[in-house]
Amino acid sequence: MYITIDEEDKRPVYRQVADEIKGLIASRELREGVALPPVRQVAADLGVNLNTIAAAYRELKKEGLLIVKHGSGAIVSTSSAQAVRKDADLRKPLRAALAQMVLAGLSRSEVLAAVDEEMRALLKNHA
Amino acid sequence: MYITIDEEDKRPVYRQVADEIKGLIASRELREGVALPPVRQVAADLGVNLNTIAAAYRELKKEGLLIVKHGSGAIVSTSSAQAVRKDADLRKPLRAALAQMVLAGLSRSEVLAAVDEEMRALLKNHA
Amino acid sequence: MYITIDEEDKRPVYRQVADEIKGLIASRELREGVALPPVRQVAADLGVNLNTIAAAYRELKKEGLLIVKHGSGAIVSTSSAQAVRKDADLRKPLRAALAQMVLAGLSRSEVLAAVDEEMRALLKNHA
Amino acid sequence: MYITIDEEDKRPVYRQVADEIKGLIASRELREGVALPPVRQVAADLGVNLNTIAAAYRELKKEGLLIVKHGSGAIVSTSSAQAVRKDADLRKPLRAALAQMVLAGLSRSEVLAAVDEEMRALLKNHA
DNA sequence: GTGGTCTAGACCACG
DNA sequence: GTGGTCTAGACCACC
Repeated sequence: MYITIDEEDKRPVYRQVADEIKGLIASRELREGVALPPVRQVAADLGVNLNTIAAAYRELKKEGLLIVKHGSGAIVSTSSAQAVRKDADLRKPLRAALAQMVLAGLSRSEVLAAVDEEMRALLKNHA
Repeated sequence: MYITIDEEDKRPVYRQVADEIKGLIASRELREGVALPPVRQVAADLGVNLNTIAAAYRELKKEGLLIVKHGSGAIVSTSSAQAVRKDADLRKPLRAALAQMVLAGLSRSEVLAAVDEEMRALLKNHA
Repeated sequence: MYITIDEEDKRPVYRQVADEIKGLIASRELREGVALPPVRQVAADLGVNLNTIAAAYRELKKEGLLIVKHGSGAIVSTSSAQAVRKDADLRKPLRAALAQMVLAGLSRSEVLAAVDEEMRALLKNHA
Repeated sequence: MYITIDEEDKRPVYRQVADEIKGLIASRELREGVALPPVRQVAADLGVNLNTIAAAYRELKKEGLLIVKHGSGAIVSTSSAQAVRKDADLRKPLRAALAQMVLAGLSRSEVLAAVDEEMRALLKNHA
């Protein structure tokens, strides 16, 4: 499981980790039922505190993406797709991301091209 | 100037306000040279402390979107477009937003429809 | 008397004006005894409030560079040179300016070249 | 970390602190990767409010000189040098500082000696 | 323990 | 009347 931490990134480390795992699940590089590596191993790999990774897993569990089985690790929830959020929650980050790009001077077609590219990456493992 | 604060939102209030104003500038509801309402008025309208809004304005000033003239208010910078370019990766927030939607179970076409809708809203005031 | 105001500049307008006049005196483009243009005219030329220019003149008077004769305008003080400041006051801005350049990656010789260039401009009207 | 606040100085306290730290970084008394003292400690040492120092750190973070890791302190950015380049004109503060010295009656050689002395102090820790 | 945010309210600087 | 700064003190988020 390839994850990287960006020191310059403003988000807290645990969110970065959670978001990256979320991305891996969305793109099906991590499929339903698959076991995630132990918290301690990920922590060691990334050189961060154990608590930080534990917080990331806890976050994903709260969002319904992970099933954490005490004593035997965490697996990707079989119902991860249903971990649906309210439409508003989905729209706000989308709007902010698009507004940022428009402000940066990107044209409509440039933005759409970027969206298309990202969607391809996300969906390349989907049926 | 219509702005709302969402208590559920995890971003700090001053960031929410800054981001909303950024959105208004991107969609040209606030155009270059236009004066923003006084800090104190916005604070009163939203029911938050003066300092919180002052922090939002300072943020936008630092990002080059606002020109604040001490004693005579703040106006939208004439170079607001270029200002954002130096801001880090435009892709990261986009990717995160799209991943979230895919995870929520939205199909490719549903996502694209949402993107299209938001882009229309953003660009409706553009030449 | 050529003065320009930079809207992007962080300094208050009255300080920008005062500093520019100070530079003109230092470089002897404005010589001792010479009359400065009326506050109203400068204000009109620059398109700023009369009080702003008045504040700039007041500032320069306080620093001993100008002699303001009530009802008959202001002239450059004959003892403008003696309007000396404490050494510390002179060093702090110098140190800050140099530190900024060093941080920006300029080499020692590049910094010295810049200093030399600026000194030439300042001293070109000196005996 | 030796920092002093000058009540006579017209700059706000948080700017003074930020500028002093900037100077320490430029002169490599604070090197890349080094941890800065906690906000609360600096505040206590200088006898000012916590928020004032927090503002200084936030300033330096925005300028790219500091990497602040929430919960585990702030360190000097590894790319602190490039960070400053984008900051506005390097010449304006230099010109103002030199003009001030010339006005004070310092001769060309006296000014150059002062510059030389400051440059030595700044560069004494450089390779 | 660390930094971050927010409030309430005072006072200053600018135009 | 505008924005800016600072204090005092509470509470939250992160590691």
